[in-house]
Amino acid sequence: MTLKEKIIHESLRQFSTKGFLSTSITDILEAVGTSKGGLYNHFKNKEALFFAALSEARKIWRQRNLEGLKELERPIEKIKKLLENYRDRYLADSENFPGGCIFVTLAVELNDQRPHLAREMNEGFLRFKGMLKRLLDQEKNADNLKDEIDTQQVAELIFSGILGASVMYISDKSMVTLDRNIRSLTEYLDMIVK
Amino acid sequence: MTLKEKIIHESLRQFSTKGFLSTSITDILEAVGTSKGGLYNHFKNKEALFFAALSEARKIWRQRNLEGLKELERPIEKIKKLLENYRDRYLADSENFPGGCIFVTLAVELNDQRPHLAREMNEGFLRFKGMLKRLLDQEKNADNLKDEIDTQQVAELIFSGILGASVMYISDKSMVTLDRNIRSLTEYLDMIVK
DNA sequence: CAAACCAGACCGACCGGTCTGTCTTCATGT
DNA sequence: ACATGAAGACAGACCGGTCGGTCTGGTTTG
Repeated sequence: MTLKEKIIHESLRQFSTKGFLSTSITDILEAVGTSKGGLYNHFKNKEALFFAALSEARKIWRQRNLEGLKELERPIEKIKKLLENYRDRYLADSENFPGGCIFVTLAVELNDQRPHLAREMNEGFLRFKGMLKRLLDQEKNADNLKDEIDTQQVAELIFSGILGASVMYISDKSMVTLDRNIRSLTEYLDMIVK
Repeated sequence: MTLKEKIIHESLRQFSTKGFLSTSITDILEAVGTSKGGLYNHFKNKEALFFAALSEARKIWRQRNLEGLKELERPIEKIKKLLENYRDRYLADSENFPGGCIFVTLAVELNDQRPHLAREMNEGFLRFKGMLKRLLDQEKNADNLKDEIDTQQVAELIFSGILGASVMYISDKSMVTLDRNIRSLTEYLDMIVK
């Protein structure tokens, strides 16, 4: 790992636990074992580091959560698999995200203080929600969902459930609670299929 | 309003938007129109101010969310009313909580940095979840819920849904999205009754 | 030799908190 | 009725420490 990669990786870790503003450059330097010069040689300023870390976080998010989805036939099964991935492969990844879901942490912290950074999170949330809705729509078009079901609303609930589970996991780091949350979402999905 | 009350009120507002650590004493002083002497005369330190504001926040939370619940007969109707209150009377209260749900903001921010403060949030979450479960249990004991329903799991989903909706509301301040979230939770409740 | 890389002193701004001093309030003694 | 002094309320200068960022200078690499 190059120094630049080490810095990004460590930023990821610290941003996920302490957020962006409360993580000091010095904190990262000490953890990586370098100095101001070493960091500012690769990044223009703290904000540039933020975007680099964010990009890396998104990459890891996709790796962790979308793994094994393509192999599945039914869209609803893909959502279920994603829920499992979210629990077992993403939130449990304490190497990269020891503080839990980094997007939640940053969204909450930055919304009123760095709106242009927070917007990145919000857009990610919307993309994720859109993906859920598309999968549900596919299932709906195949006439596999109950007729009265509004896919937009279901997508909203699933997404909020995931978001809420992430907050709860940040708060108590309990795998038991997290598992209960994921299970209730899975069972909810079973309730809406014909 | 006394100066002390003004300070608490303003702390509530700023903590809900910027969190505890990112809100500086000076920020509050300027908004209230006083000085260091005026604040430290009433509060030992910033942490004491935190607890005062937290206590006030809890009081307002109860006022806003529990209003009109006693008058309702069925526990499930109480939960529905609470969901409506949460949307119309609590999150919409931009006077006291311009930044959205203060407990979510503080829980996420403080969890890894001020664990003894964050614990207060977590305990509040558990109490709330417990309250939901008790209401569901009452309905279950009256044999009004489908037999296969696990009340603990339902309580978990409702709570996570609320938490997720709160995060989403912090992130985009959209009443439309919030309403969709609350509606899907209400309809979910309808699905589990006999 | 040039360019990239990195160490660390240094800067102004801001942080929470302390301290001194001023002004108001009010109980008390005469 | 009035003087007096203790106590509370508040203003603002000040302190040590930390923040993000700059700059200089030394070292390594091609």
